[in-house]
Amino acid sequence: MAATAPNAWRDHALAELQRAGYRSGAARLAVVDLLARQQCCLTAREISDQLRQDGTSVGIASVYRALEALDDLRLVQRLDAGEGVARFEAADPSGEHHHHVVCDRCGTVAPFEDAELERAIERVAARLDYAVAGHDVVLHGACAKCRIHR
Amino acid sequence: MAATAPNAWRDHALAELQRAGYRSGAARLAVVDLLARQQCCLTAREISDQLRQDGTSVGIASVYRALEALDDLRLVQRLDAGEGVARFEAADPSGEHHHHVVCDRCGTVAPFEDAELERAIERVAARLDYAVAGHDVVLHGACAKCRIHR
DNA sequence: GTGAATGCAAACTCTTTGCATGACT
DNA sequence: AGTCATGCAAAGAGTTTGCATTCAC
Repeated sequence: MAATAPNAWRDHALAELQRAGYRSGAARLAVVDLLARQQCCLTAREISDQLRQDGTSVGIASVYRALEALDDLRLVQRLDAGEGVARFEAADPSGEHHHHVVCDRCGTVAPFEDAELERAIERVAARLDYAVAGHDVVLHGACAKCRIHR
Repeated sequence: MAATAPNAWRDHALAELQRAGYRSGAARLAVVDLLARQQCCLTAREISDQLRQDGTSVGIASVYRALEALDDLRLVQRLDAGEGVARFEAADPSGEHHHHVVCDRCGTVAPFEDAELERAIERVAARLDYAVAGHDVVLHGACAKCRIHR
């Protein structure tokens, strides 16, 4: 993605944070900036490491606090790929989202989307005695590379 | 549940464990016994607590080791509902399985199944460049009780 | 100037591992 | 008898919290 492309999510997130009463701060800004540039989900550790490489070191605690704030405002989606580590990614305000395939061998996570899957989930949600607000789908398997080098 | 032959899973699991070279032991037996009686997933802690109440105290390490052995043999399914704790449930050898709805307020986990959802997932899996071996679907929302008592 | 944001370190929780003891074949 | 299974305690990993300092408003 072009680094110069206008980033709707970044601006939306910062505006929402301010509207919710959060003050502007370097750590949270760096986290929002980084998430805005991602194609897919990151762990807190990955965020911290990436920011250090970018020269914008942020304490891991602040990363978690930023992610918690963003999660509370539904600005990021928290997801568990099943390795005991939480992953986070920017949540599109339109509700558009994708799901993930995880390679059980190398840990690679790739996104995918499927309208039919979404419809199937909506239909299921409608018949359950729950006010379903969201959902996660995680596929497990071997990625193309790991399938070959097995 | 389908084909609810009394202790079918229990016997199958114990046989598979033996066939894989595992010796019989009190701790693992207690875990298998408990899982065989469940309707839905449990955390390691819940298993340990339940066994203590049943008078069959088992060290938490042995619970994890039993679950690891069962997981290696595909006899249980490990799943993450998103609270940073792993949940485990007996896996039907036929491959039949269900998914889960989690109440974000009280943490209640309920199972559901849907053939159409399974089909949609299979179709998605087929077009990905992954050898998809399994999947998890988790719906989030408010259960009937929490919706009322909010 | 006040109170929130941050960073460090300590605390916590979940899970795994080392090691001595006891149990199964 | 020889191993493997078990339990306890300690180690690890991820995440949260306490507290003093810095910074935004």
